[in-house]
Order: sequence, then structure tokens, then C-alpha cells
Amino acid sequence: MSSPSTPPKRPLTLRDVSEASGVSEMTVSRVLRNRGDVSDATRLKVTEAAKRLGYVPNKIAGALASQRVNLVAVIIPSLSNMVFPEVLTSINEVLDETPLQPVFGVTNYLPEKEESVLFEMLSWRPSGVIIAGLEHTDAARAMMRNADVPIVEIMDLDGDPIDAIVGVSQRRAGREMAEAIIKAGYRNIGFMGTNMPLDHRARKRFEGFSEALADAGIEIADQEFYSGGSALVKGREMTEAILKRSPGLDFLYYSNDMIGAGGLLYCLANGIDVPGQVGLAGFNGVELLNGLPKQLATMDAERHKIGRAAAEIIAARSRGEDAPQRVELMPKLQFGDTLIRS
Amino acid sequence: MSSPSTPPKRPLTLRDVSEASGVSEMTVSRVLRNRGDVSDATRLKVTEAAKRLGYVPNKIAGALASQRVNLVAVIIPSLSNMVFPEVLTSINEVLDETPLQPVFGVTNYLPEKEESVLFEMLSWRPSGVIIAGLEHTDAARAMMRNADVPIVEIMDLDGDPIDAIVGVSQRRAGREMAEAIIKAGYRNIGFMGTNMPLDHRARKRFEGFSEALADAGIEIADQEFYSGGSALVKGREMTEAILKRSPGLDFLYYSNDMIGAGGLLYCLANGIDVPGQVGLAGFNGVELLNGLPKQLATMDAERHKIGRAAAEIIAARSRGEDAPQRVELMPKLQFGDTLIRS
DNA sequence: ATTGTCTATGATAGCGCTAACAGAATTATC
DNA sequence: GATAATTCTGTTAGCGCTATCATAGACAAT
Repeated sequence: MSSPSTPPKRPLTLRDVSEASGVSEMTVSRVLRNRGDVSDATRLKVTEAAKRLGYVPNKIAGALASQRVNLVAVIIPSLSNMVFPEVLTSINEVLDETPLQPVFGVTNYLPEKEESVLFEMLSWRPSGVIIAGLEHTDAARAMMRNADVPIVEIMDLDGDPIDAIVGVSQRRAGREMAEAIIKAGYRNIGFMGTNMPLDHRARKRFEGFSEALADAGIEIADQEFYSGGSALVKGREMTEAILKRSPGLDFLYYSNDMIGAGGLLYCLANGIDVPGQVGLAGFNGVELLNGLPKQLATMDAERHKIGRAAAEIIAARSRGEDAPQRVELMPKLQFGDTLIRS
Repeated sequence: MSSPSTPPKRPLTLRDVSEASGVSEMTVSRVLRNRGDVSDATRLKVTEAAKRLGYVPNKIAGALASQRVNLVAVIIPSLSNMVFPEVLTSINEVLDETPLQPVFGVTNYLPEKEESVLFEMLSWRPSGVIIAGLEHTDAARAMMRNADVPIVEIMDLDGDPIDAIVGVSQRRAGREMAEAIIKAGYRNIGFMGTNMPLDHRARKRFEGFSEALADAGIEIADQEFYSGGSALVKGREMTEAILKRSPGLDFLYYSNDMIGAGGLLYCLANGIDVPGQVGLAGFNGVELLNGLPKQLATMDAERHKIGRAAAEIIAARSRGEDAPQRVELMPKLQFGDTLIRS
């Protein structure tokens, strides 16, 4: 372990390493990238000099010269909803085993923000783009079509992809839940969800849910929407409100597990028999639910698989291999303890 | 709205826009960056041509030429612990109002991984680095010292910073909680936490906690450690185990709120009077707690403020302004319903 | 020796932009 | 009307790397 060199004023370049090791810049470059034939003796000299100087290659120059960038743009609506960090984690895991590096951008569910984040990211000429959802501004679509790199739209499956797509049909997920609820004998069904017109996935689940109910001749008996605040608290509050207003409800469907968990805790705390008096279900399959006193019925959104599959498509395509254009994952209904009356 | 142009085979460059608009590349560059004087007429021609062609500037070339990069490296241990996405969200918020763009890297609490992520990030010559914790490999420290950009170490305050530092004293946070517990009259105290030797912040809290107890002549009566799995579930399980093993415990301190919440739910479900029989406290002040039947005593880790302050330091420094070298935030003890016996 | 085949290294020419300066066009000043 | 000041636009020369081709040396086959 040599002690670190004194802080350089002028930033180090290949030339410095080249001079320090007595070989050409080209050879240094070869050694540092492990490319081409270099004798062991030179290799040693160079790595030694590079380490001694504390040289860090300049990828900007490298990328410009080689026209290759190892970045993958990953664009998601939010970090507050645990779903997205989980997707990111999976993407990370997969890309860790490749030369690729994810770069994250957050849109706050705003199409214009998405467009600007995308523009910014594309200007770094990434090797691929993973982006949540299918709804984008015209300009954003055009940029992605023109970018000439693999684009993977994730999470949602209901719509026309630009390039590749990985996700679950949100509409169908809503449908399946509705069908399971009907089959379990519930008829007086309330819905609670976010009041976020730009969360297209929640919207599509809701649409699928209502459609399936309509097919069975059932209408949603009551509904509540919220925005902002702690989801768990909102779940309690909305559940209290909806049950006070519509005491006849026998089932409550929540558009996500956090508000569902809030609702469940409310029912348990207030002596409401679940699912005897009221059945409950959420969506996402968040890990949190396992720790609750009762297991909330939910549907696993397969977000880890989604992240993996998307990253694998980018990785494969960037290696020149081909990869699936469409990966449909099937969310599994987990009945838990709140859907089937025993 | 002109329809998008046909997908170009050869990627567009400034030259294409220059030719399309009949001015020099330099003028196009000026228009696109809003820099220097350009007549309105030319400006219009250029923006029009750029939009029509769907030109996206190449920041790689731009950065190389200008020696300016608008990226800020943000390095955190994990995305699974909500604390970090929350910090990222705040960093994002602040940087959104600047020309800077965060780039995230995840280390999985591994020093070697941190070193490699850091190396990778520094090779893009970012305008600043925000990195969690004060513990790094020697090589990592050397790289940061040599990088000649602002470095902000966050979350923790107990140790020697490389450059700037923003956080809370974890040791002191542990101390304060211990003191509050003692003051409330508890004497038989159990501890539960992660078994992660590399989570230095949890370790320091634990140390501060034990020290303060020792000062009062108290020793930790029993303890449990976990790793992996759903924290809420682990909280239940550990609580059950520790209470069975040491029925005399009158207080349980959890190293984070998720396991604390699990413990609280376990106690409530099993008719254990909280805080009459057993007092409880966690750490972090996660929003989730607000939705629980009882409010768990905790300490707000100020992670939003940490993110904001760190990003503001980078932003200020990158504008050439000066900024604080050390920001100490004071975690506030929130007593909730589980610490003070009424 | 002659030619060919490797292996190891170097020289050259950009990658697509922008900094810095130069110059043309326009307006102001006396 | 001449000069200076003020726009505006263009020219040149890199930024720090890598692709590509050239070349020198080592060795083998002929």
C-alpha cells in the first residue's frame, strides 16, 4: 500500500500515466481497458504507475472517442412509493453483472417532467432506456423512437409500446380481483384509491375492476379518493369515512396495499370482523403486509421480476443478442385472510 | 406541431442543425445553450430547425469541451430501507431547481462495492459527490480527496469528514433515547437490531445507547439481532423471542422503526400493555408509524433535511458560493404513546 | 537469406462539442 | 463622416480519449 499521492492541481490524464510509465498513451489506454495485446512487463509498469498517481480515467473523453456509453437511463415516477425503489433494486442487481450502469430519473408523475428528464438523459447517449408506463408526451415518444437504443417500457401492459415492454396488465389485474371478490360472494363493494389522474396504472386497475363488476351486473357502491399524506393514515381515515357513510358495504378494494393496511388496522381496532363483516383487498404484494396481524388479500405486482426482465433485455440488446419484445408477467392473487369467508 | 421526422440513421449533430438553419455550428451551440448574444431572427431559425430535426445535444461532447459536467454522484448503501429513497427524494427536489442532475449508486453496505461505484462515478467527473457515512476504504478516501470537487458525507456525524458533512450524531441519538428511557423509570431494558456489522450508523446508535445506560449503572438486559427478511415480521418474531426468554424486561429499544412497529403489533395482538407492562421505542420517524394503532416512540432522523442540506451545499459550491462545512441536525425525540407511562 | 505470421507498440486522426478570439455588421458619438 | 462602441456571427484549436492503421521486432517455415 503506497500512501496516496499529493492532491494534483491539474487533473491527471492518460498522458501523465504514459509519461510516468514510459510508454505511449495508446498502450496505457489498452492496459487500463484490458484490450489488445500488451506484454506482462508493460502491463505491470502501467498499472503500477496508474495506481501510484491515483489516476481515474475520464469516461467522458472515452465515451466520445469510442461512441460507447455504459449508462442505462431509468425513468420512474416517484421514489416515495416503495414499488419503484424495489424495481430499481432489481435493475441494479442485473446490471451489476454487466458493464452497464443505471442512472435514475424521477418524474413526479408529470408528463412534462418526464419529457425533460428524458431529454436530459438522452443527451448523455445512454445504451438503453427503461421507463415506467406507456403514457408519454408526443415529443417524448418521438425522442425515444429516434434515439436508436433499446427502450423498455415497464410496469404496464395495456397500450402500444415504442419498442420492448415488460409488465403486468393492470386492467386484467383489476378484473381478476373483481372476479375473485364476486366469486367469494360479496356484492356491496366499495373502492378506495389515489386521486391521481396521472397514475395510469392505478386508473387502469380501477377500470378493469369496474368492468368486471359491471359484467356481473354489479356497480361500485361507494368510493373514496385521497392524495398526499401518509397512505396508512389515509387508509384508516377513508375506511372510517366510507363505512360510516355506507354501512352496508361488505367489501373494500384498495388501490394499493398501504391504504389497505390502514383499512385493515382500522377494522381490527374497531372490532369489525374481517372478512366476516367486511372483506378487504389491496394491490402490490408489499412485504410489509406479512407483518400485519392479519394477512391482507393482495396481488403481487411482480415488480422484482419486472426490473430483472427489463434490465436483462437492455443487457442482451447491448451485447448485440436479441431479446424478447414483450414480457407479460402474471400477478398472482394472494388470498391472505381477508377475502375468503371461512 | 410538425410531425416527427423520419428516424435518422446517422445520429444528428450540431452540424446538421447548422446546415438546416444556415448558420454556423457555433451560433447553433449558442442558441441551444442560451449563451451569448444571438439575434432574435437567428435564434428563431435555429430553434425551429432543431425542433424539426428532433436534435438532442450530445452532452458528452459538450462536457468534454467545456470541462463542465452537471452530474452529482449520490452514493447510498441500499434502496430497501425507505430512509434512503427519502433522502434521494429531497436531493432530487433541491437539484431540480439547479442545472445539476443526481446520479445514484448503491453499495449494498459493502466497502469494496462503494469503492468501485465511486471510481465509476468519478470517472464521469461529476460536479460533486454526496455519500452516506464516514467509513470508506483508504482508496475511496484518496479518490475523493483527489477529486477536487465538493464531497458531502451524510447521515452520520461521528468521525472525520473528508470535506463537508451533514447529519445527526448517531451516538448521541442513542444516548438521548437511553436517557429518556431511564428518566421514564425503566430499568430492565432489551435491545433489538440488525446484525449488520457494516451498518455503522446502527452500530453507533447502539454504542451511544449502551454508554448512556452504563453511565446510569444499567446494563442491557437482553438483546436480539436479525438480518434479512421483512423487518416487520422480524420485529414480531424477535419481540416474541426476547419476551419469552426474559419476561422481566420492561422496555424494548429497536434500532429501527420497522422492527419496532412489528414489536408493537405483536404486543397489541398479545394483550401486552404498552407502555404499562413494556415500553417501546424505535428510530427513524418513518411516516408509517402514524398509521399504527398506537404511536411508537421514535426519533426523527431528519433525513429530508439531510438530503436538502447536502444538495444545497453541492449546489452552492458548484455556483462558486461558499457553503457550510458541517451541518449538524438534531433528531427530535417523539414520545408517541409507548414511552411515557401515564 | 526470404517470406510470412505473429505479437507488441506507436502515430495519426478524429469523436461532437465549446472557449477564446477575430471579424463583420450595426449603431452611437462627436 | 470618421471613429468608437456595440451587437452579432464565424474561425480555430483543442477537451482526453480510442479506432485504425502502420511498423518494429521475434520467431517459424521455406
